[in-house]
Amino acid sequence: MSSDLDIKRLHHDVALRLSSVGQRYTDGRQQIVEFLAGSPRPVGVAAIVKELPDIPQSSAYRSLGVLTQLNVTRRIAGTDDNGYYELSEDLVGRHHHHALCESCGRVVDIDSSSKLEKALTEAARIASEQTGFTLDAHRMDLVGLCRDCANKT
Amino acid sequence: MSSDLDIKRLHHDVALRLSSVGQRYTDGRQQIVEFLAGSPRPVGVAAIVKELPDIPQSSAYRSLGVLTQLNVTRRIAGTDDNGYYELSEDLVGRHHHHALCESCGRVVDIDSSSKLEKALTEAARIASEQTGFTLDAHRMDLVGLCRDCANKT
DNA sequence: ATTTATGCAAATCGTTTGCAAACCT
DNA sequence: AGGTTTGCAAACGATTTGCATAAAT
Repeated sequence: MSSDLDIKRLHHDVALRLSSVGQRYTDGRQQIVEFLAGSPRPVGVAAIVKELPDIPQSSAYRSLGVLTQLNVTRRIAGTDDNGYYELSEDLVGRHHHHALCESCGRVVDIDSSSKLEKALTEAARIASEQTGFTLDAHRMDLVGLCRDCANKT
Repeated sequence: MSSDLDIKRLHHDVALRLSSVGQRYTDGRQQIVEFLAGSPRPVGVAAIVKELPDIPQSSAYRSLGVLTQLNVTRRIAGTDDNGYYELSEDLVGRHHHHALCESCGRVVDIDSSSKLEKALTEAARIASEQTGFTLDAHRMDLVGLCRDCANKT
C-alpha cells in the first residue's frame, strides 16, 4: 500500500536532512516523526510524551527543536501558549492552514482548496503591502471557537 | 479636539462594563486602558509595566484578566508565547487583523479595507464550513517575518 | 461594614539547559 | 576516540495565586 511507502520515504527524507548537518536519526526522533505523520492535526508536547512514554519531556523538546530548525517540523503557537507541532509542508506536500480555538486552545488543520487559496493569497498580498511583512507561503491562522466550545456557551 | 472626547467616552464605556459586574474602575485600570488606547499595536505585559511603573506585574495581569473577561481588552498570543493586549474592537470601533512575526514575536495591526475584508470573509466562510469553527468577526492572524527579521537573514 | 483591589512573595506550568552517562560511526 | 544524544534534575520566564493590607462603596 502507498502509506507504507510514504512512511519510508518520509524517514528517508528526514534522515537526509539530519545527516546533512551531522545529526543522527535516532529511534526517539523516528518515533516522534512517525507520530506526527499519523496525526491529523498539530500535536502538543504533552500528547507526544504521553503517547511515546519512553521519550522524556526534555528529549522531546530537544528533538523537536532540532527537527524544527531543519524544517522537518513546524511549531504552531496555540492561543493557550502551548507549542503544537506538525510535519512541515514541504515534507508532506500538503498546503494547509490552521484554525485556533480561543477558548480551549485546540488547533485543527484547514485543508487548502483553490478558492481558499485565492482568497488568502489576495489577503496576504494586501497585508504584506501594508505591514512590510514577508508572508511565507501565506501561513494564516484563523481564530475562533471550535464546535465544542461554541456549544458550551 | 476629538481624541479628548474619545478618551472620555472610552473611560465611560469601560467604567460601565466594570460596574455592571460590581467591579471598580480604579486608577491602575484606567492607566492600563489609556495606555492601550494610545498604542498603535498590541502591547506585551512587560511593556505595560515598564511604562506604568507603579503597577506591579501581578496587578497588571490581574487587571488585564478582568478587562479581558469583560471584553474591554483582548489577548493576542504571539508566536513567542507572550501575551499581547489591545482594546477590543467593539470599544474602539476599528476592525483589524494581525501580522505575527515568527522570528521575533512582534505583533502589528493590519487595518481593514473593503478588499481585504472581502477576501478574508470568503476565506473564513470556507474554513468555517470545513472545521465547524465559529469565526467570530473572522479574526485572522497572518504569520510571517517582519521587515527587520527578513533583513537579518 | 462589607466587598473589591492591591502588592508582595511564593507557586505553577511550559520550556530550556547543565552535566554526566550512553550511543553512534 | 570523537562527536552526538539521552536522561535526570535544576533553572527559567511568563503567568497565576494566597494572603494580608488598603481602598472604594
